[in-house]
Amino acid sequence: MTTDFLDTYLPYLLRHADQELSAAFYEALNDHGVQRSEWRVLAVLAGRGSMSMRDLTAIALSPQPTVTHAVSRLEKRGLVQRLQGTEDRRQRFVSVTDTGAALAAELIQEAQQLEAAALDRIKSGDMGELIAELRSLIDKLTNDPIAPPATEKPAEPGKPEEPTHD
Amino acid sequence: MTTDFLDTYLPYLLRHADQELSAAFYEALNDHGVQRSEWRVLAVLAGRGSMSMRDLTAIALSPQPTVTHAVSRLEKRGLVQRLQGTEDRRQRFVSVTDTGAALAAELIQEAQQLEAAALDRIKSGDMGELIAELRSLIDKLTNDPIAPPATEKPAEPGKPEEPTHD
DNA sequence: TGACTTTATATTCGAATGAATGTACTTTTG
DNA sequence: CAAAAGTACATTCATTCGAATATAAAGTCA
Repeated sequence: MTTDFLDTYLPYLLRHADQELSAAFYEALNDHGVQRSEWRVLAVLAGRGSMSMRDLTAIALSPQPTVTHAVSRLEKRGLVQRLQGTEDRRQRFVSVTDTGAALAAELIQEAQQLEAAALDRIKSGDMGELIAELRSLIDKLTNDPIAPPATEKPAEPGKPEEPTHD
Repeated sequence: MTTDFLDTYLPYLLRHADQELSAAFYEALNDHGVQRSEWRVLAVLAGRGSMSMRDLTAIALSPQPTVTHAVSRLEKRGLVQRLQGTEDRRQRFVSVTDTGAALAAELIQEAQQLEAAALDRIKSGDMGELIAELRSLIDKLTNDPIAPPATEKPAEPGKPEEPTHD
């Protein structure tokens, strides 16, 4: 039997693992009336202060219009707020409100519990290794824009990688 | 600095890695006028013979209506074909046409080239290890439906795991 | 300074998504 | 066997998505 394409195609395996791990949590999200795109926004904003749409988009790993929509909905629900930048007045700094922070904390806790439950249900203690490998992989992939080294000026603080569309 | 939630949240890392790895290929897909949902169908069908919507849905890791839509579009373009089952006449067996197989082969080759390029651009030789770990993780997650062991009857051949919605 | 260029975000709008439901067929049960 | 329950797939339709484009605010440079 020929080992077929998908069996060794890394993106497929990553997606598969993601879905298996996340399935339960996505149901929880439904119960909270929170969309996945919204969850991604909340999860990014939780803990950190306010951040520009640009950074938010990049870290949420979602297309910019999707993030704009999600933020608009969250704003209507009073879960996040937008503040116009003063330095650069094109920027909109988004942050969670108290209600939003509370919801985010709740969701994050659920996410962590479900993740932990799934992982120890399969008594895999070496997840740290997998995580480390993934992080290393991601790091190499993102900090290696084909054109090797380039002496980059520091620019703005906390500028994340470019947004990869969903 | 507190290590924040996302930094250790496995689903996030999996998504991140997936996106970094797939970004280039998704552009290639656009050039071919192929949707991601359609690509997933083609990638699954390639190599294998015909398979029921049920199995297709499960392996493509996509919701059933999404697969139905994708298959319909592919069928209109003459890339796949549907055959009604004879044993069980509710079933529809989907398979790629010659044209479809050709396109699939082309896309798969591109996918593999881009994957290889990305991976060796970062001179990571130990991907086999990561793949093995992911497979093991997926395997444990899927073959462990909370209720531990159950002596299951073989049922139909090649019956895959339940479809995890996107 | 004023014309470009670039960047940050919003908006538009055609298309895809997917929850809910429908339809057709099959299996089970009494 | 008939009724009930279950299963495979299709369809509907309200919503979301996201590519393309618009808008507005900096930068750049002559």
